[in-house]
Amino acid sequence: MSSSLLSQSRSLFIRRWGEMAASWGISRTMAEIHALLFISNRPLCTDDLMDQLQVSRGNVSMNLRQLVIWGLVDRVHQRGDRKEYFVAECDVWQMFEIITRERRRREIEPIVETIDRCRDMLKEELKELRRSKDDKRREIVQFRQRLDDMQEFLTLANSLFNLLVKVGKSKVGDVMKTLGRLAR
Amino acid sequence: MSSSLLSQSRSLFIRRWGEMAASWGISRTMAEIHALLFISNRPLCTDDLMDQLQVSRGNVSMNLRQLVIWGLVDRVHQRGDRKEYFVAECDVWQMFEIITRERRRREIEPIVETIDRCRDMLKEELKELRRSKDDKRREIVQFRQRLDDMQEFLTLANSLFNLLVKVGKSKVGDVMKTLGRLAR
DNA sequence: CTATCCTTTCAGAACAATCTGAAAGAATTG
DNA sequence: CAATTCTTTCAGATTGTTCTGAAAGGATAG
Repeated sequence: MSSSLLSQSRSLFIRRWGEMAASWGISRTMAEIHALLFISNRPLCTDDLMDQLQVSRGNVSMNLRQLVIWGLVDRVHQRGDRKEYFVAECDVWQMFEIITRERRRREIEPIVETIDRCRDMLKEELKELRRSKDDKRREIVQFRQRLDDMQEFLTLANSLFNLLVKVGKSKVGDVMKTLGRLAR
Repeated sequence: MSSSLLSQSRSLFIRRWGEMAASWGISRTMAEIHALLFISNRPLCTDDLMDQLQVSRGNVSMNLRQLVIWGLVDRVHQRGDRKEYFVAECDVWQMFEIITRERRRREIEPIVETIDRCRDMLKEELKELRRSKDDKRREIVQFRQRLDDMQEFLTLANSLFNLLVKVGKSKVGDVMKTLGRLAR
């Protein structure tokens, strides 16, 4: 019987994981594939994924490729079988590191770079206006101030993630303790 | 002349901020509106936004509503003017808190809740199978283990964000120092 | 109350992301 | 090597999201 509590919770988890996907910059199907691999206790092949998620072969193929590129999924070969099989990276800290790296590359780095360029341009413009129009200068100075704030914040968030990943699972208790102390 | 370095960097920043938006679960226009308000040194009205971003009145209206609901933008009235004006929350830490709260509500809480339900179901199922099919039990136990890992990680990330927001800007240097020490 | 000015709403249009399925490409087997 | 089995690719279809513009809904002034 296929609606055991086990299979119910499997599909519940997979569906939810997929729904979350959009906000993680990952397509629903890609997330569902990852979820299914994550909770399976053996490598799965393309047909397993097609059957269980009801999506086309091409779709599975494309999404697996991305997952493999990211490093969230590995290809494995079963001895005596022509098919390729796939397993998910299952250490949640490792997953966190991979996803964070990817998101940083796409979300943080481009904006940091843009802010840098903007700041340079504003500095230039301020030089031009050295001893003229006071209100325009004030406008520029304020713009630059806001960019500075943003830049500072992003840089900080960046290093925080780096350190967190380095510190890793083992010492997270210590981190929490310290933060708790500082928060008081 | 409208292509001064100032206006160039304004539109550069706005465009990039808008591009980042997708991955933050925010539509491009919504982000552009926020960006424009963020870097403006005075409140802007609907027509300002329409002109500068080249989008329709309805679009501006809808997106402003969301921004106001989130708390990233405030309505303000100019004495002697019938129009409504808008200003952005400009403290980046405040922005961080608001966005984090929103994302947590949409991304973390639902999956945590789902994992809880799955764990309950698996516990139930294990009871049923108390003294039968060993391989099926092993499968369930492993599934549960992975859910536990995930749950632990999410809970932790959650408290980390809470503490970070509490600690705030002023003490971030201390946080970094501590983390640096632990990372070694 | 009426005119004026501004905001909100929403059906349908425009655009964007994702998926399918069939055809082409690789790899393995006998 | 031809046959078989599996994988990848991509044009076009499907689905989902965002935007427009016009109409309806306030609010204020006279």
